[in-house]
Amino acid sequence: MSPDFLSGLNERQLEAVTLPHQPALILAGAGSGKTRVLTTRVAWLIQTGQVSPHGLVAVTFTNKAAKEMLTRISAMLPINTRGMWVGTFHGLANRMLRAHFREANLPQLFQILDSQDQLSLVKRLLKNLNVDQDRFPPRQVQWFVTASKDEGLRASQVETHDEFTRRMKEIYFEYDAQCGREGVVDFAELLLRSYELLSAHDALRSHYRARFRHVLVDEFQDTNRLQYRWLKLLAGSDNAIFAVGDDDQSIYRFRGASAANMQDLQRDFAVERVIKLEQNYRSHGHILDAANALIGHNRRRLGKNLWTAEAKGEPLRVFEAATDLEEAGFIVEEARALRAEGVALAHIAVLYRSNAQSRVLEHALFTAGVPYRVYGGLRFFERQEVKHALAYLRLVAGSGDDGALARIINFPARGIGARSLEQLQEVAKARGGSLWQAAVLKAEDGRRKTEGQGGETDNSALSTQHSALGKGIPAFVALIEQMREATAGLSLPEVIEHVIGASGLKAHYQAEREGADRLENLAELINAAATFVAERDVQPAGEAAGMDEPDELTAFLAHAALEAGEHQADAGADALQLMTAHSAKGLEFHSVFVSGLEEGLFPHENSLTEADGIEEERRLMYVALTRARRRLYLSFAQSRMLHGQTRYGIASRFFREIPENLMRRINRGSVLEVHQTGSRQASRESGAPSLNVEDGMAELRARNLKSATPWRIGQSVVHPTFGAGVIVSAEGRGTDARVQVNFRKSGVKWLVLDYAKLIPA
DNA sequence: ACTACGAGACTTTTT
DNA sequence: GTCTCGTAGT
Repeated sequence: MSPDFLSGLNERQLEAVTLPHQPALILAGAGSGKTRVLTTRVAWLIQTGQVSPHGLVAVTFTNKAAKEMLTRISAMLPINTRGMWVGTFHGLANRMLRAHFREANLPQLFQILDSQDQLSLVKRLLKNLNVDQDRFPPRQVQWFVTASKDEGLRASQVETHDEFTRRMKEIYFEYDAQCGREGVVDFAELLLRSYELLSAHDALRSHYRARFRHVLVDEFQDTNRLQYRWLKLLAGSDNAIFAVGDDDQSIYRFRGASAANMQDLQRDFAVERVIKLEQNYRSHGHILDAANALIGHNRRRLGKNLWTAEAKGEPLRVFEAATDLEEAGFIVEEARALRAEGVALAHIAVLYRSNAQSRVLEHALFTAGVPYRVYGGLRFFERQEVKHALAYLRLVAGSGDDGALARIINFPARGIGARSLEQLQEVAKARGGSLWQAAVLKAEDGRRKTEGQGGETDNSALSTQHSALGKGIPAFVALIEQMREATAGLSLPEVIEHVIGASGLKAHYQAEREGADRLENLAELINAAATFVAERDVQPAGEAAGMDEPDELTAFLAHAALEAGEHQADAGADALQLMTAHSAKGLEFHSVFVSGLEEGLFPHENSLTEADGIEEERRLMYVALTRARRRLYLSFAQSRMLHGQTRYGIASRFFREIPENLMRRINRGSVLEVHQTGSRQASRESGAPSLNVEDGMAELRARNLKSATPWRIGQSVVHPTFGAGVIVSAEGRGTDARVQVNFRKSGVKWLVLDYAKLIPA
């Protein structure tokens, strides 16, 4: 008896879906039906009665993936998915900590800091500790804390070998102490805290282990060390861990992801057999062949070769532009042509290595009147007006969150300046409490004075300048307290509406010239709350009901922190999709442009000095290539405006890693075409319109360095201190002229020609 | 308390 | 080139 949702699975997929209760690693190539396998396995486990809906946990990396999973499960099974433990690592950790806040040593109303909040906490802390922010930049401190936590390390466990790290470690320690005082938790802390919770409380650990017979993980190659340990703790040795991932698509090493977790999983859980999903249902053959050839240049792989039953399709189209402007122009023209052929713009993506590259493209698209959508940038819950409203809500909820107070104590302006805030900070520091508590003290202080004496005296720093008649800190405290009273018993959307009005945010943005969008976003916040409440009510929490379910406001605040919301609202319109190669992971398009394929850009120059850096860049390129279903463009520009300067680049090495016969060089303007075809035919009589990279590079070299300098890209040189090397790129002119040299011994360096004593070799 | 100007950065990103 | 951040000036 096989449920009909199993039909249509290929042999490997079926094997993975119906695997018995045992640890498993599924190596799922791009477009091989990974999500389908994961969700179908969940459905199968439930349908066949092997597990109840709440007897398994499925972990994903993003909210989007979690939602997708729930949607698909609902489509296959007529069950209430609300009580199921399907979510992101952070979402599930949050759930666990809410349920056991006492054992986790957290206040019931603990707030979650997003990265912005975390950074501002770090800044406040450094100021308080009188730390030199030049020697210890807040960003670096934040990075240090997060990286340590991602490794599962508390401050006390961080190893130090130098003075700098010792100081960092101290700051980390103070940071955690501050979080404790405020009752706030950053993203990494959610995980670390729930890991420690499970680790320290045997009863809890046994409870969850007994409950979750199956632990399923998506995008396993993206897990960091802490997440892996968390999974191990949850799965124990008796439960079946089912990890799906693709080592070739591991592109987040820079934020702590460790593809080595895949090897460790096999060892730690004694995985007997790894199932490989290698049939690709997405792309035409040539595209896959190119991707396979490219990724074949990586040495450290688990090994996997994608194949497809589809036709070979057309070759990859390669375009060489003189400038980034020309490249953008080409992309615009091709996108229009594609649309004319009936391909929706929404099914076409332009990918690039770094966000800065979108500008030229946007300009060209805007001028041409082609609708487009850029991914990345501000998310809904990260907008300042939304953050302000949420800060009021946090205080109304009764949180000791200093960041929230600091953010809005004088917004809209109510005459509480830096001085007043400093004084509050001193009080808070002296008493070891939150800013809010300090504010309440000041307010009471002021109230007592005015009541007792009927007038004001000048000895209390705070109650003086702004008298008790509704000004200063007492007025602020009164405002928040009034909000609490006024909103008691209201529904969540009503609470938010009241707070937006009573706080003065609404009036402030109404008075502002450019405030219309912000007002709209505030209205949208009320909508978001209404939706949130409705979704909670439609599906009562099932077996989880009656447990320590957080109240609506607390739950909504956590939701706002954990799910930053969409990048942009107008997702429905037919628009060309612009995004980085990173954010394209998991998506697919009819046609894909991979742009800016130049040495130093893609692969990025910073990656060349990192161990394994080039392999990660190659995986990123692999991800980019495998997004395309039918048509794939690869383009690069000889010169590009970057950081306000024109840089000259050469074709990315990745061109050389894709077999020539899979690529076809195309050009736009006929003038250019004649010129280039002519020059190529002059040098060699190749009738086939295939791209010869060596040829292209020779051409580039010639054009790049038509100036009188003796330096050529590709030329071998010798430097008195760095030794022998090869020029890889050049930029600037005259006294500004610099060349980038890849030295055999000392790596890649930029040298100013006027100073560096370079000798041609 | 608000505006203006200058300095410095600037790969990739989710939670 | 363009954005953010911090300080100085009004």
